[in-house]
Amino acid sequence: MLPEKPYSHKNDATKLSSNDLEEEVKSLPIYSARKKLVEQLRDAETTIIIGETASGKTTQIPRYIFRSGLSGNGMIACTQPRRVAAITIAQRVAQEMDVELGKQVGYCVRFEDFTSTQTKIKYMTDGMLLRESIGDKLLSKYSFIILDEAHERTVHTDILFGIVKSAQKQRKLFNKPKLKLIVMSATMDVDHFSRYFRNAPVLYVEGRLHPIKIKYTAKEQSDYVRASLVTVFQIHQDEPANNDILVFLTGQEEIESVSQTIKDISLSLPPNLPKLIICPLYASLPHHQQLKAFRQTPLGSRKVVLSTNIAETSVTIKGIKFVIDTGKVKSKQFYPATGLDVLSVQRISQAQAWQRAGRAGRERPGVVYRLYTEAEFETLTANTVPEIQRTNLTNTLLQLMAIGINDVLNFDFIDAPSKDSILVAIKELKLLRSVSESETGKYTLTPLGRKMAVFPLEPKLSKAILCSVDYQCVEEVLSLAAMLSVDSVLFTPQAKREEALAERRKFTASEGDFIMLLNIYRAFKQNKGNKVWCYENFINARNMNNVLDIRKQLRDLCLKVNIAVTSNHRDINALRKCFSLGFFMNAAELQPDGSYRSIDAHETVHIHPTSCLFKCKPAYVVYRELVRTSKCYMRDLCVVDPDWLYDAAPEYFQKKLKKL
DNA sequence: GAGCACTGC
Repeated sequence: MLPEKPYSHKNDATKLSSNDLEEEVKSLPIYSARKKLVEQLRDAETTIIIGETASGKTTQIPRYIFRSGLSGNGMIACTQPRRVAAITIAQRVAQEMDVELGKQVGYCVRFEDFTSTQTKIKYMTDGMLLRESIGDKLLSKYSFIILDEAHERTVHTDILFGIVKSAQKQRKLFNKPKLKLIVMSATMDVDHFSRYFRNAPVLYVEGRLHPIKIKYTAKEQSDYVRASLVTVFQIHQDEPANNDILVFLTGQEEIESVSQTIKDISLSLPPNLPKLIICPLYASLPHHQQLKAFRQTPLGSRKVVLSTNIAETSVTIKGIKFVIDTGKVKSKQFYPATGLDVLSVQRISQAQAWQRAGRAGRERPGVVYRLYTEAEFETLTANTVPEIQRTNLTNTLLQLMAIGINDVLNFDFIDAPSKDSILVAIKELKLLRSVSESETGKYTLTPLGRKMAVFPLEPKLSKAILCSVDYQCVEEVLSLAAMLSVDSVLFTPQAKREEALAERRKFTASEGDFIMLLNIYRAFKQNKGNKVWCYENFINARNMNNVLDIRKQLRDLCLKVNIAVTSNHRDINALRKCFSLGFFMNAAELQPDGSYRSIDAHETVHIHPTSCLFKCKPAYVVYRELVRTSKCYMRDLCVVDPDWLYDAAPEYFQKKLKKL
């Protein structure tokens, strides 16, 4: 596979002469095996291909299939978990085949469809293919589907396993053209995939990874942050310059603190040591600061990249010789019993440890320092728990039912989520009146649910949009739904914290964070999306532009399902009522002692200190989400009238209030 | 008075 180029855009693919490209393609390990590969793909309905990094499988296999005529009149889809990967790989393959991007080779990701009627090889996100299956669950356009990076086990890929398997069967049953499937994965989980696909044959493709030396600690480490600091300086003193280090840490705060400590200590190092260049790397770091980690290290210096899991799969940094693996990761887990998301630091799996190790040997032999003992490594779980078993399934089940799979409890999951988790999601969909249950216990999508599934949003937000039709404030609800769909638009740099908070005050609303976000959207529009305005008001311009894209998509979808896009600029209550109808099950009530109690689970909850209502005590609120850290916090609030809640679901509140 | 990892439609 090609090294990802995470931050390049569609026009700056490196220009290589066609001779150079030809040579490069022929030197790929997969090239010599191509004839045999095609023969094997011809015979099998489903094939599992295991290939290490840099084997060329992602770029070359679709070409081999196309050239050999195996794909016939159908298209070849190749899915990726990430947008940038789909885009950059398509660019590369178009260049290699010397065709214009968007003609024979194209890509399709949200907001960008770079394909045409001529497209034969289509790189796309897994979520995009899943969305296509809503319209056509037999995936009739395609003769080959390649599910790449299958070991990452995203919810989308996991669901696609079942959808494609069923499409293969259905097509056979109805005498339609065959659908061939290729599952491409790194080394783990091979037998698991093969068994799920009726003992599909497994092919191995050699990679080009250099040898990696693994070092364990002799003793267990109680403080992995400290251990990582010690290791950085040990390497720094013993190894020549320009041998860069990548350290895996868990989060922003940890990274900033380690960064500061390294800077402090390096002041007192002997002057003959190479200069240290410290590069923090995490997703919420502003773009231009992230770029520092990708710059080539000047001769005689050493780069130390302090990264979250973003460097495990999403981005690749060149020139890394040493990896320091703390063995920890911050991850989010959904607990169906409480309906709570908990974000916490956990131990990684062995598969993740190998993935991290692989980041050291991309250009030359590397070394990994595992900050745990070999015995500890043996106790790590072999594979990461698939996302589908860690997440709230409400949206996923709505999508499944929109595809036409009503018996969600018996869907052919490769690894099924718990029954509790499925039942909790169904209960929520029933409360939103998007799913109905017959007397015999069969679930069906209601007409409302069918419309909700059209929107790429969490069902509570889709519900608010559909309710806004009755209140004639569709435009306003779309704006807020888009604002709630992106990473925070608020930018609070540590150094100018007070100033940022002061600027923000002009947007705050007594009705809560939802209305504050609407105020920001309106001010942004009034200032025509001016970048300087964003900067002066501590608003993240990139995320605001994302809001505009999403809002346009949502508006187009409204028109598609015949929703009249009405507007009611003045009546903020109408807007709040719509969100009450979507979020009524996220309601909390003020208690006499000043705390809040969630109406659904009767838990004591608190207003998050970042909320603009932090110092207020409204009687009733709905919240966007509940997160457990040191306490149970409600984030993103909207003040509501209890009558609105009651009207949203009278039976539900009758039951809940009886219990109080 | 807290402190959010990472994707995707």
